[in-house]
Amino acid sequence: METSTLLERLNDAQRRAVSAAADQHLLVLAGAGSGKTRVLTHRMAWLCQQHHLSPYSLLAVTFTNKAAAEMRSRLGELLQMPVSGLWVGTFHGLAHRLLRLHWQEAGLPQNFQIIDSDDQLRLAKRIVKELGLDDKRWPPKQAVWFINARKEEGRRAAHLEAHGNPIEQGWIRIYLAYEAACQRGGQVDFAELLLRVVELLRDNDSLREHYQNRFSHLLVDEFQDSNELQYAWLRLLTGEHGTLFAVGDDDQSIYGWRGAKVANLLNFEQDLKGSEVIRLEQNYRSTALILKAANALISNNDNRLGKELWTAGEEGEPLTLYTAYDERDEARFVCQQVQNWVDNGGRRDEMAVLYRSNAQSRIFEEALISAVIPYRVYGGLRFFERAEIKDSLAYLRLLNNPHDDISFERAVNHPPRGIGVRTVEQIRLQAQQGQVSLWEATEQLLAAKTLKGRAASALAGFLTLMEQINTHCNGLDLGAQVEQVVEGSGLKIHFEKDRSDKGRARVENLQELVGAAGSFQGDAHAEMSPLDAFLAHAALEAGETQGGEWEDCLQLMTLHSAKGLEFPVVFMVGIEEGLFPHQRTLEEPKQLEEERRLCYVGITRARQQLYLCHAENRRLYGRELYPQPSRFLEELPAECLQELRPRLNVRRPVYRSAASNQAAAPTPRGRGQGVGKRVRHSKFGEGVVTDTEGQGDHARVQVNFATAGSKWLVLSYAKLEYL
DNA sequence: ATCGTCATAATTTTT
DNA sequence: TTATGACGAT
Repeated sequence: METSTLLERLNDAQRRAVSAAADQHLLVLAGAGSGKTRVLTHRMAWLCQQHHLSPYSLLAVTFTNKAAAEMRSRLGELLQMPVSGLWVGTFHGLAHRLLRLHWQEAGLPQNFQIIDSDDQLRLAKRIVKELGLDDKRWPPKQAVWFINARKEEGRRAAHLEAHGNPIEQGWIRIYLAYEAACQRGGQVDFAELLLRVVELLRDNDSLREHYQNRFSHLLVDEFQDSNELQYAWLRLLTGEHGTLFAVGDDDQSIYGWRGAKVANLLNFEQDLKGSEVIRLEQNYRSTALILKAANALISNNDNRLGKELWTAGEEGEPLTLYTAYDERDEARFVCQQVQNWVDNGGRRDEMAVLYRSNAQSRIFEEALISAVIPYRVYGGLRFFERAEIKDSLAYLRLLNNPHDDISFERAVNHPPRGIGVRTVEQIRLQAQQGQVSLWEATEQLLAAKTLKGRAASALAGFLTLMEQINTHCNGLDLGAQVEQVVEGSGLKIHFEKDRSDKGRARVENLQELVGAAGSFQGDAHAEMSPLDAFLAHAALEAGETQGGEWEDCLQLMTLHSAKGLEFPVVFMVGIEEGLFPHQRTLEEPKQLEEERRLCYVGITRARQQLYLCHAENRRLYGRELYPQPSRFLEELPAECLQELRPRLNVRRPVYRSAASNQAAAPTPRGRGQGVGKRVRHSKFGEGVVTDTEGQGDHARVQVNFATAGSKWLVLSYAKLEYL
């Protein structure tokens, strides 16, 4: 491809980023919808074509498999070459690849396996128990959090100091035992993948120099989401002579709560000498009014590098603000708008409902089912996380390495074969005493005839079964091996007994697993057996949330999972104080700012139409709430908004376009006028009118007071002040 | 081993 | 409200 064509379809800022000097560190502040993937891939192509660099001297890293796949395919188009061996992937995927190449130097067994968060939690549970610690004081979930957080700081258990704090001491003991268990079983968790590589590069001079020389250019996507460890990784690879090209957006940093350090981005200029910052502010996605709202909202945050999105496109329709009576009314409203869009020739999959927390999806699902609108909910268990799949994988891993205790525990009684917790506990004890694996402990117990009849024969049966499967698998290809496991383990027969939908789905999933293994094409790099490659693939790419065809479905997801996506029509729902911003973020200004960025992310998902909804009345955790509209709504310029149903308690002037009058206001069902009004009573304080009855002097209103609860009051006596 | 009962807690999630 | 986990009973 000619150079000219590479720069041709870029705007000025994009072109400056792509064609910057080859040794220039760059931070590209890429606003939402400003074409960052395009800049990233074009930069890579530019370096190859203009500076005659080999594509193999570039390393490009992202966070998700999806983003990595996107980058690969677009790069392939630009370079017109197969892209399979290139160093383009996720942090974890690339770290894994390095560890497979240098397992020895990294102190790992060659057949090391990746464990996912579910395995990790199981292991933590076992360890807390084995150490005899109280799981009330040291909940395994928190132990996992502790371990991961320390690893992300680059700290090993041996480096930690309890400072006489017994709780801390407990965490450290757990971490220590956890490390030992993983090392013994050849297991590596997600954080460990990164930490091992950082340690490897840090401590092994020749290896570090090798890779620093090899990768002249490092490129990162979604830089604002990187954590300490990931940043250390990048800096080690960059070294003195490498060049870092980071793309990110501080305004879209929404993962601070899980360790992402925006500081990595904010300090870029200081950290990398002679670096430059380029802003991509032209937006190719949304209408001008949507961008205006987004800009106004985010300007309420401090500590940002600053950026203002603009478009050469149309002004577009105003944002629609809908004040629902309650959460069911909110859902009904969305259904109605979806129906309208479809009736006018639109597709359902052009629309998305975005909410703050997963619990909100239920009410929408109910409404959508009764309105017969097909929908798809994001989130939930992915393919390789399903129990029946994890069971099958446990057998495969155990065949690979009998000393894999995590897999042993899982496989030994799945499907149930009469090996109960009692028996397993005995095995654990034996293993602990002899410092051997569960498999060895089982052999010892059987040889010593310590176990009684039933348990002993069941266990012996299990060992024989594993040997049988092993023999049968010999020489088979991957697909046939997996089939052998699914059948031989008894898992298939076990789930076939379950005649319910759930059981049938599980059997189908097992079938699909066999199919997936059969057609699996592992990457040719890093000499791994097909089975190892498949197991790594299963751990690193958990697969789709839901299999099957999802044609033309309304999309339901959290605001977090919407990042990176776009839709012609977006509904943001539940925009209320306490829900969004969430209750738990109200105290810390930092957290509140992250909520605001989340709102910014939501707004900027919309291409043409954005609906903002909130309810006056919401049932949450079995309690009736009367939430205030979110502060974020008030931060939007009035001239961007139209209220579809003018609220009775207008708290500020709201610009109303001609369009707002055409839509009929849905009436709160069968309730009197005034319902929803906010009132103040001299004695009971503030509340909301929830019902009315009667006329004239006898008229009564039901008011739910914030502090005094719900009361019926006679209007002519109560002297209510309307707010 | 499976089922029922009780307590408890209840953002956000990728690898 | 509801979902999950722990615990005890069949």
